[in-house]
Amino acid sequence: MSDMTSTADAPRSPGRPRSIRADEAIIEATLDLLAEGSTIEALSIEAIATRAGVGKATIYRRWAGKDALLLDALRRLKGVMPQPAGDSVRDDLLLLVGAIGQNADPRASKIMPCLVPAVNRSPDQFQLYQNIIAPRRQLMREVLRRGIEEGLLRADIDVEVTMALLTGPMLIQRVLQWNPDLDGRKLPAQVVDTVLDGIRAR
Amino acid sequence: MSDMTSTADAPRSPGRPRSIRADEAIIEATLDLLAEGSTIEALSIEAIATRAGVGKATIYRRWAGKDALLLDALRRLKGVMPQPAGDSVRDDLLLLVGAIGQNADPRASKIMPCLVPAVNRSPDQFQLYQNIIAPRRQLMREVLRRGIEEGLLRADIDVEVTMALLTGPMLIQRVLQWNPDLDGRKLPAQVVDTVLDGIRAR
DNA sequence: CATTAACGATACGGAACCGATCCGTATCGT
DNA sequence: ACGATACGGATCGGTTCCGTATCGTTAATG
Repeated sequence: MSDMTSTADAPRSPGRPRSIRADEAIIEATLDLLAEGSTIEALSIEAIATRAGVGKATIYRRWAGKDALLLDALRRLKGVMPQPAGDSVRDDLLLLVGAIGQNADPRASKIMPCLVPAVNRSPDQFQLYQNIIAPRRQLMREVLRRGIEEGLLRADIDVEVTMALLTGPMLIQRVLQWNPDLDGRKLPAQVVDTVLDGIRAR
Repeated sequence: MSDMTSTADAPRSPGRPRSIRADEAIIEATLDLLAEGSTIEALSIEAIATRAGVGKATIYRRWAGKDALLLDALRRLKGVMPQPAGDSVRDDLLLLVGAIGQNADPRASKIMPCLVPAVNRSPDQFQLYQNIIAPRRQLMREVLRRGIEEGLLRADIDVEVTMALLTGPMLIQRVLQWNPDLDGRKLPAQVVDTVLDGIRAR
């Protein structure tokens, strides 16, 4: 998996080279089908080939099977990580929280729910998931630590728990549509401000 | 679907009555298979029949198809709702938050992730999901409103957002294992107390 | 132009699951 | 004992998918 085309440089190539368009088409077809609601195991190589306008053999020539293909396709989905400005802790948190479940690729939000069961079943896919979200989590961790150093945030908070508090509501709402009454646009600010100030009267 | 055995009372019944054991076995087999990691559409009537020690015909005699069977099986899973004591708002929240993703049936937490994709795809199953969690949400809503009336909680908080704040972290942790470093046992208290007091220094 | 390999298309055997139907048996009310 | 019905088990034809094989075609190299 993911040796893919080339090892670059080399002057080699006897026969017809592999078409980059086919690579693209296969990956795109995979993501499209997932985004349209297919589950991972309902997803078939045949369907992908048809959708991509490609022979099945062309897929098997590149990947060992569905799993290897999926791995590559999902990697391609990742999207851009937001970059906190560093001026205001609240603004930075707002940026990171607002980005949760909103990737550059609009298909991502439709695909993520399909992965939940897989993540729980296969340690490999769990690790893949963790690898994808780890950098984002690290970003939020740094913002919170900075807030503590600056004295804006209490020094005794548990940073990991706080991250769960900021992330959880966004995820269940965007991935699970947990509460239809909530407004997805206003939610990031509401979450950040409520976590900052708490709900206890004083 | 769900006409099932009986309409109670009636003196009717010419032939051999349906075995309650078969009903039980079929439902149990369905839940077991789901809990073992089968996805909804990977789940087959044959597998269920085999696991239940039952002929396929026995299943088709009771339900129109897989969907109808699943609906009944999931209803059976619901489990017991916690009952807030009403003395302390914090204790009540702790009880409700601690119960999230922890049903009476230990299989529930393994099955829930499998439902996430289905919930997003089918309006019917989305409605089913909403119907299951609605009573629990109502319970938490009432505790929060009581807290406001008692003056313990600020009057200007958004109750729906607060519920998402309390529920989200528990769900992503228990369903998704979002952060392996978090301690599931301590989490409810940490979530409740952090939401109550906020993280801002003062 | 000859060579070489990837191309799209299609077919294959094998497997899994579906809904439907039929056994012969077991268990009810009458 | 009798009809009626449910039981577990088995089988059928149809569908879908997998992974491989084989077409004639196409595109680069030499």
